[in-house]
Amino acid sequence: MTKVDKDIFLKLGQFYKIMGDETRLRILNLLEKRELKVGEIAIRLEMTSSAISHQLQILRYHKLVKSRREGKEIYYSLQDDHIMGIVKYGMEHILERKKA
Amino acid sequence: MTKVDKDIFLKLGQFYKIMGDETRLRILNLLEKRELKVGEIAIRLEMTSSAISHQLQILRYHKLVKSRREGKEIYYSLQDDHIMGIVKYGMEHILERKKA
DNA sequence: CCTATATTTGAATAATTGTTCATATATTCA
DNA sequence: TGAATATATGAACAATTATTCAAATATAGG
Repeated sequence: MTKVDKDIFLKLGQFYKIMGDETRLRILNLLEKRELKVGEIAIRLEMTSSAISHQLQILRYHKLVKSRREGKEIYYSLQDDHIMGIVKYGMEHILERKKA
Repeated sequence: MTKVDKDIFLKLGQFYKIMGDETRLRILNLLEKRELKVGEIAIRLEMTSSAISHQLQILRYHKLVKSRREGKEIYYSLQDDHIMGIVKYGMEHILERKKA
């Protein structure tokens, strides 16, 4: 296994780690429909704004979401079109799997 | 969000968590080509047999690999055909993403 | 039986991580 | 300027996790 190959698995592993959190997946799922402010996400997921904000920072750092301020509020939306495709793809197959 | 919806993200998150480890991804990648004994995997990944064995138990528990004994050795192979499809799909898109 | 080899197992450890809480920052409006 | 609201930030905490180490188990061959 070359250094490059190892690197691919490191990157892929990192991606899966980011997605390996229920809260982050649920945030991305909400944002797929439309952009939302932090507070709205918090209410929908029944969590504190702080917890949501922390997760949004992680998602933003990894360029999965972007933000835009409008007055006191900050709207978040998906930045990467690919991502939800991957998630949906995974979702279908996981559900297939569960049936079997 | 219904309880069922939440459940989907929990399951999906769990799947991603399993895949969110470089060692496990590399093991699965090796097994995609052919079945291997624990020791062979350990050598290929330059890790101890114990570390590999621990990870194999996790993969087996989640029904991603299966094992078969042959004398003193135990051969592992992929159990789920879907899985590597998902991984490959993710891999291609992650690499696409990196370019952008 | 005894030894050597392959693998598993359990405890211990260090590292990472998600949430909470308190506080800080930014913005609006009076 | 001051109060109110929205969000971000940092420290602390508990929980999870990957690897290591030592010991246990299983198998084959002498």
